Amino acid sequence: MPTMLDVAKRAGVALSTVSYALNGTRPISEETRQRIFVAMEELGYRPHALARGLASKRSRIIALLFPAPERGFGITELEFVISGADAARENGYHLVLWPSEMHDPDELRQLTQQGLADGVVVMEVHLNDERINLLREIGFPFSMIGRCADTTGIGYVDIDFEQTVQETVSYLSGLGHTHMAFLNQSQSAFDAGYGPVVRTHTGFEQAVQATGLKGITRFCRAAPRAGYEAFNELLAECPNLTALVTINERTIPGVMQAIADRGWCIPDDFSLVVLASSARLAEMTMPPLTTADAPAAEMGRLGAELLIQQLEAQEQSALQALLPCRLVVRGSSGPCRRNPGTPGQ
Amino acid sequence: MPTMLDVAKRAGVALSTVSYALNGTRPISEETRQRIFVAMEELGYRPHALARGLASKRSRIIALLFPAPERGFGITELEFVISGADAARENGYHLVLWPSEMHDPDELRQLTQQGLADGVVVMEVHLNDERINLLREIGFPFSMIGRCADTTGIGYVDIDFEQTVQETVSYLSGLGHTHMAFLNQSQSAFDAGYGPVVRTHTGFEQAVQATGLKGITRFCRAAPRAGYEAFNELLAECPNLTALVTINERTIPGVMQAIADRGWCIPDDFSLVVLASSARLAEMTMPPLTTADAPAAEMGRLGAELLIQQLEAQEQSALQALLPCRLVVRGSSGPCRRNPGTPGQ
DNA sequence: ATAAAATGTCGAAGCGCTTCGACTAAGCGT
DNA sequence: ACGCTTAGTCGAAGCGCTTCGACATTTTAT
Repeated sequence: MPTMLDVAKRAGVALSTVSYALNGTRPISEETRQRIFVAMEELGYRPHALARGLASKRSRIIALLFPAPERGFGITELEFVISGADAARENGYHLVLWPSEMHDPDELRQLTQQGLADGVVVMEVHLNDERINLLREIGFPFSMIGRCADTTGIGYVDIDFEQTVQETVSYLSGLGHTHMAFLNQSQSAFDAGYGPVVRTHTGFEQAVQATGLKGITRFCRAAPRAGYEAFNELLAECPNLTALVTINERTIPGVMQAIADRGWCIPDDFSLVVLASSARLAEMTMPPLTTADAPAAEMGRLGAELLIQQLEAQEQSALQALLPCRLVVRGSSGPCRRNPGTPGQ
Repeated sequence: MPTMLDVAKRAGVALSTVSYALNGTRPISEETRQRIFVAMEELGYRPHALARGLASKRSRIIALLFPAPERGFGITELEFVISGADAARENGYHLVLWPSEMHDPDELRQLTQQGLADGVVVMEVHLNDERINLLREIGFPFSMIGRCADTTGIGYVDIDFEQTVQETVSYLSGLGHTHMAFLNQSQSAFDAGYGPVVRTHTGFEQAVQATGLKGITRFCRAAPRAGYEAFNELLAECPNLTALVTINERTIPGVMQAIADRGWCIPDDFSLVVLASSARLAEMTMPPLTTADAPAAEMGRLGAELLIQQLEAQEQSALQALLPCRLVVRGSSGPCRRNPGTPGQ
């Protein structure tokens, strides 16, 4: 591997001149620049990332903090990773993965102290998140995919859950549904203050209240069987239910089974909308699911870009972005033709 | 951030002694070692990853080459990434993501020349893969998830497709199925020599031939609609079909729809088995799918470990692992009770 | 006892780069 | 013509670590 010194010799200049030409740190005459670039080309020179990082104190590496969430990973998470890595590369950065326990800030501290990453993108942020507290405290640059309670001065991208739920409720209401349920993720995720769970919960309650609809909510484990039971309990509580909104995609098969067991058809007798899901999953069922698609790629990209911006800007910018999900109507929702309140068989 | 020199001063030893104590590169008396570690503890010292990498010429970073596959990513790919990163960390390495175009070896060359990664784990390997050829040529350490045609001297993990298909065919045959179809991924993936597609194709043909069964195969785009059409065409060609094996999970909803449209029930009238899929997806349909689950986590882990082993061993080891999928019988397969050859309505 | 091997430590020379200070040669207003 | 800024370049001092050679002090083998 040729080094900068090799390039300098071949171009007949000082080593530092090559550095200036490469980074544009100081003015270089056009003629010298040409000679230097020709020399680089001829030698097949590539700057050494580690050496550059050590000398400049900027590794141009960002980390993605990747905890294993209780509900298991889905395609959305994959998209965060891929688009985040893409965005990093396009900006001349590398993306390293830091899989880590949800609430072990000490592990995170060690990682930040290694000097490997210039900053970190935090995934799966809770309203009160130890990791965020730590990063703030030690002044390590970061951005969030998701957001905590107090976001002053922090860059983040998150789904606009309130807006998404609102839009979904309006959509169903517009179809004539007056009694609807919201099937959330687990109670423990809510208690832990996991943003999406908390925000969709309160968002739903506000949305139905504002529209004068009847709405009931429920928490549920992420499993088909749990969905089956939850659905039946919801219907026992409110027999007039004609639509269900959920952010718990893994319960879907159970819910659909429960609907089928009552002899009902989707969407004629009952409507189903899944929040923050992906087209990929939506197309795995019959009928395909109406979903509010999470802008996952956009979020991964922005998460990385926000951080990089912050690293390169001298002034503290800390951009914040709230993205709505896109409602995609597929086969699982429509006007309800069933006589509301018809009991299951 | 304290440096090694700070530790050395506080422990009253030379800087190099601290290094030896840390790495065990040379013998250090127990007493000195204690003093040094105490000093480290007190100062909260963490070795600087970049400096260490520059000096030792080993960055302890491995890269995961992550091309965007034509069929789109699934949960399996996510598991490769996560378990790969986990394995890396457990071995004291970092994992960077290199998303890259499938067949642009030049981009790969540049990345390897940056000196950032000690080696690379290559995903989505084709039988004749430009990237593998390049890596071999420039002598850059790597391992594969998947495998190319000539694997001499290269470490890899791959699914044992032949065995998996064989086992699946035996399973169906044992249920009494005598006429079965194999629905592959796209023709273009086959033509491009994509391992899983080629190996399952030939594996299926061998398996049915060896067992004396009737088997037909077909390529198909990764979309429900394409699956719908493909299924009908398969049945037109061979009306006695009672089972279908596929490695194209995205066609499943279409296939199931086509079966339902004939008035048939799964699994009573027709059996379905999906190869190299995940439990996660299998549980999204009704009935849940019988699958041969890909050992994705295992593969990601081994991919990383194989590479690391190779980096640390002085002798060229190049371990190779062929893992079978685990057949998980769920609701989409069983003995066929339909009178074979019953035409659809 | 005595040479040879191992043990324990130090200082210094890098790894390949960035960046600071210094220096030269123009270009500028007055 | 005069100092003064600006453009363009160089040399050297690090960044925080590993590793080599040297040396002193044991321990072991003979």
